[in-house]
Amino acid sequence: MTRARDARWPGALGVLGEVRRTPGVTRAEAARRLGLGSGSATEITARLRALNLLDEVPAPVVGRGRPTTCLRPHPEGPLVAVVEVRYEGWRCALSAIDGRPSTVVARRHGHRDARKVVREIAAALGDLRRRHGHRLRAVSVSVAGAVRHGRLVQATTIGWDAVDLSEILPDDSVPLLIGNDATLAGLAEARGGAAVGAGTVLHLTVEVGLGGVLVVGGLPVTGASGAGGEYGHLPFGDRSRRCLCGALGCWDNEVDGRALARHLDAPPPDDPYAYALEVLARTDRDDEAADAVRRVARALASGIAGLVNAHDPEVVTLGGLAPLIRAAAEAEFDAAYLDGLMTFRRADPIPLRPAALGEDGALIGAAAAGLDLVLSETGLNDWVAELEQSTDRQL
Amino acid sequence: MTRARDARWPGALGVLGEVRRTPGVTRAEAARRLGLGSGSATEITARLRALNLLDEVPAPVVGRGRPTTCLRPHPEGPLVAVVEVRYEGWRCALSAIDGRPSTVVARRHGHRDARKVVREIAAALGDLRRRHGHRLRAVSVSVAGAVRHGRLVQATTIGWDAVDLSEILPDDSVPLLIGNDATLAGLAEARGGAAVGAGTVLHLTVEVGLGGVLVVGGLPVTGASGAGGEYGHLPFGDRSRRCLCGALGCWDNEVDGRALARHLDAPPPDDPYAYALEVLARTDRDDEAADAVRRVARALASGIAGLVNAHDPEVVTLGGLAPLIRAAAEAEFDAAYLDGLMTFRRADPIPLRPAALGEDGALIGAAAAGLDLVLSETGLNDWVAELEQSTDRQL
DNA sequence: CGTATTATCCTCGATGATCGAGCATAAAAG
DNA sequence: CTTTTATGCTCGATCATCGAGGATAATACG
Repeated sequence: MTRARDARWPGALGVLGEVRRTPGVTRAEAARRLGLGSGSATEITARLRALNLLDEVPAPVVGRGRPTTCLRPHPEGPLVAVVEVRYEGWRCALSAIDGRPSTVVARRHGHRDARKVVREIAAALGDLRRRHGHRLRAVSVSVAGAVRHGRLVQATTIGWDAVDLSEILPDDSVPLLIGNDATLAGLAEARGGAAVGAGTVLHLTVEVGLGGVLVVGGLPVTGASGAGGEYGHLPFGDRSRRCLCGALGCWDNEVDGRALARHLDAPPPDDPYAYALEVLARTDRDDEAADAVRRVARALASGIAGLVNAHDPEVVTLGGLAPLIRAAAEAEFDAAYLDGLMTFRRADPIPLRPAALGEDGALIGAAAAGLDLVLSETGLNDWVAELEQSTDRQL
Repeated sequence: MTRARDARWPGALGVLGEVRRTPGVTRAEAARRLGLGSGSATEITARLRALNLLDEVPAPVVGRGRPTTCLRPHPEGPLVAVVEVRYEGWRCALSAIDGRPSTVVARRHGHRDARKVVREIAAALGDLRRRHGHRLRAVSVSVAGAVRHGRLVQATTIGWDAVDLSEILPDDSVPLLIGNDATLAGLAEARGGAAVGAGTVLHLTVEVGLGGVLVVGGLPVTGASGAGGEYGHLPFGDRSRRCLCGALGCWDNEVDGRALARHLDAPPPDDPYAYALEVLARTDRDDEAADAVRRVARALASGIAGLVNAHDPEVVTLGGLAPLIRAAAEAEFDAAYLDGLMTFRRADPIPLRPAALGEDGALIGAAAAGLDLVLSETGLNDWVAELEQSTDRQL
């Protein structure tokens, strides 16, 4: 039975892609978008159904004509476990091939002991593996820190040093992906959020520091080792200030709660995100707060303008505190943005849009990254091989 | 004969790609790299030969075994005209599908009257079209200025305003590509220069101002309208200085001959490139010049470090004055580079390499961009259609 | 000089995916 | 109940690739 080894996936990848892009597409619509004949559509969907990859249910009737079916993830189909590690806690979710993660476990942590958190997550993932067996095809982790070669190398936000997150899985029988939270959120915005359809998307998010990613053609530009998108460590800021990351003049330090605290002559806040929210909330009655927010807004907007000059995105999506900062000091923000643009861009400036997926962006992006792997040629070959083994076992 | 319309190019694109990557590859070697069987190789090369796309000549014998053939551009194969418009003049070259342009015309211009230059280039291209007829499949132009939607929108370096370069061709029977010179040089370095083999390459070049591009997987990240790569207009510089581009604090103004002149309290030079060369040449006997170069080196290196943080390239290639500035102030340059890197990057910093293609980078890159079009599925379909028409005419 | 070795090329039948024509089917519209 | 419309299914034709087997053209060696 070497057939499966050689299996190629012409057409099938396209159909699965349509299901991901538009969960619940009808078979007819998917075929139309892919330019497939009805014959090919029949064959492809039949094969995918036989492989437990797709399920077809009668579509709601809309007009006359023979009713078609809706394509959905198969109830016994592959799953991706997604984990989000944040400042204040972590959560774990499961996603079928439609890329819609549903939360399974969420827990707060004291963010002191990285090893303890790793053990907790490992337990949750072990549970999922026991429950879903071979259906669990990948684990995709979003983490608030710099990631390199699948390892967390710097997480000043959480207060962790380099942590080897590969220990959340006992072995490498399931592929493990580690991604930066801002990168994954940007991926999600580009694929199915505020920037759907745009070819080049710049996503920037301010939480503690600033992160982001450039997404080109639906793929994040993550660089050679996966550490791309650390826009917060561009030297847009004060060159005499050393960042926690080790570099000088990082933008990171000019746009978040720590910057607000400095402008207000307050001590560095314990939780800069909460602090920023608090300052933002009182700008209408506190002139000093409003002034600090204006300074931060200018620093943020002029940097964004520079990145627009450099990258020429079709749209910029803003996550985390960024839309709030803009809203709180819109005039200063927009003026600084325009002032930082090259002249030829001023007539029709690139739109800055608030992120559409909010808190779930990173989780959805992690699911997308995991599914990219599972629904690739090799991923599907593995799935088929596993499927044949398990049917062999049953015979 | 609708066959040609439907022609797909499985395998053939791969073989043509190998010929581009390694001009003069043997057929056996190409098949090996592509994982093709000898049967497929025979069929594909035979088809490409019949279509005037490839020529096969006996390969020099190396050992025993049946001798193979070398794959080369067909003598009647498709051509790309490449044009480079620079500060001091322009030149025009022709490239076969091996992507090695050979110069045809070169002329200096007073860079005053853009329309006159456009007419001169149009004449040269008209000449090429008359001589080569349908073999000329694309015109690819490299220009020292910001390009958007195939138009030159800002060329402060040359001293031109927005110029519609589409007038260098009388009609649109041949596709016209316009690209920024630094972008194209970076493309060339990534494909066949100092960064061959690297997946993510950052190319930066200093001439008058600074340009560059990020090349990912052999494709330049040029953004939504083609204006990507204007790294010179990131606000790494003095926020109180307005750049000619219209933005504030551009890096552009800190790294070239104009910056050197400022540091030396000299008036803005007419030809900042020549001025920079002159200053660089006298650093060994002129302390003030050496000091100015050190300041520029620091500004350049710290910006590069920021971009390395943000993009995580595998290698950075430096063109134009950049390697000279680095060489003239190596200690300051390297210290500033390291100081601008995030801590985890310091142990094994991304290498900065001088560009390998020198003056010809942009021209070679333009040829590459043109060939990407010509050797695409649609480009080859067009070629076949044209070929059939001309044989029909002869019958 | 002739044979062995080596590496490649060519031929040919098998495989598998797609396509399109023709027919079957399932709904609404009349 | 028939017509209209949209879709699904079947089946043969086409085409690229693959792999096995044999042919070919060079060197190496006796």
